[in-house]
Amino acid sequence: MSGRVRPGLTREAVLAAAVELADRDGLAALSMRSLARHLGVEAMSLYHHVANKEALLDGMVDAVFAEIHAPTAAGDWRVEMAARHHSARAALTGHRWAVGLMDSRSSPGPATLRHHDAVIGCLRAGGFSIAMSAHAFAVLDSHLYGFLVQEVSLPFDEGDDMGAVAEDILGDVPMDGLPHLTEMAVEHVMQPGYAFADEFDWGLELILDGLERRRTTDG
Amino acid sequence: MSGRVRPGLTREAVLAAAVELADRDGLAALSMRSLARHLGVEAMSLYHHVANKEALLDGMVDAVFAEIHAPTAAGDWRVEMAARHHSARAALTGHRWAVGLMDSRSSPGPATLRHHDAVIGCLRAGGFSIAMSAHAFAVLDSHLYGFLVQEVSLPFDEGDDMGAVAEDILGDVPMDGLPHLTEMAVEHVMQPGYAFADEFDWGLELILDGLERRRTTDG
DNA sequence: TGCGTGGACTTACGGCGTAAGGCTAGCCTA
DNA sequence: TAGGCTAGCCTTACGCCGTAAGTCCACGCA
Repeated sequence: MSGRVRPGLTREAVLAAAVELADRDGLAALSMRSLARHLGVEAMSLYHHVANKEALLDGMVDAVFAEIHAPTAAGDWRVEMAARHHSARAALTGHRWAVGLMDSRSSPGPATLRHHDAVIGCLRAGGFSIAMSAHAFAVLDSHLYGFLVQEVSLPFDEGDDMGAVAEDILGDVPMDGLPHLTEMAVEHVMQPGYAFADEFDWGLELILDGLERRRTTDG
Repeated sequence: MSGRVRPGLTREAVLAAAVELADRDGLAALSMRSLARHLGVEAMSLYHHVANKEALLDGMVDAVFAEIHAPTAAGDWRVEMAARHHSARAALTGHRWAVGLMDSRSSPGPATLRHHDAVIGCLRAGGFSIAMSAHAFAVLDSHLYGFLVQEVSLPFDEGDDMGAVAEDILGDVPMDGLPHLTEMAVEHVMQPGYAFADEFDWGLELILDGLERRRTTDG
């Protein structure tokens, strides 16, 4: 491991290049061939560093997890969980492809496991029982992933005008017979100042409040 | 439309066959060629009924949405939202491939739109303001999708013993330095009686409680 | 000096989505 | 009833994909 001879590729270099390529051109454009081209190498050479494409994707997801702030057991659980939520959102909107990869991946990498361990550790330190920590973990992660699944599939970037986007999506849709959707779009979502992103914090606060309330009960 | 001549294919038949095939063999096994084979037809014939594979997938997702119970404005909002949550979980665990398709799909089909309209309508009828309905909608959907993303990627079926599954996942992982994860696995998740599925209702109740509490405020 | 080995390359296979175009059965018009 | 139109299928072909199998070479060590 220490006396590496020919510089060549490493697993880390391959993963980093794959993440870079997926960020730039989208996951669909990431093939073993395109990745190899990006690295100035032939496709089959990659198989010396990753077992196959699945393993490559596993590694990429784990690399993203490594970017997420791991909660500290020393900190206030509520503050730490909120920080984790925001950090995860930052990481996953920076690597949009990762959200779609999180399902379909059933073998978590080391960074993923360390992260989850830290989350549970913080909750335990915050006074949650084991059972309560499991509840909290599940509901927080569900909200996190679910929000990101929705946000990432919204076809626009942070700064965009929500009204224009809504018109884009709904423009060629017949809105007859969809009174409530129409009302919400016209009178709320398409109004200046509305940002779907704000729903992230609203939902997070609701959940944290609920957890606070249940923290020391046993259900 | 009425005087159809050669029986042949229809868009509906194509979509139904695609759903059936994906249910049976998984989404990865669904190609235009395999679908055509399943229908006793050549691959290119499908393009008379579906624009391309993306459109096929869009249609499949919409077909799944059509299976989900649409809330009634007449019913109690809390009961209706819970019913929708459970119905959606049933539909999406019956068509596991659909969960992974929900992101990446940015053009909702008619059934999807009708469903969302019904959700908002029920909330409005339950006394939620427009802004509050948007909040409720976002947090409920986030929880729903996020939970399902996690549940679907768990490699086991409903009846399975959670302990065995956890061992499967974590068996070949070094648990050194992951004390909290280990504790939770050993003392809680792997105990008989624990079911991740139960976290669905726990989280749902937490969210519904929070919404109830905020229903008539204006934040 | 010679050899083993690790890390690259080459070739090849079967499958993919789909562009382009061909064939024919049945209907509509004259 | 004859003729042509068209919808709905099929055929062919292209350039991708992931990867199994095998080759080749430079280096570090004996």
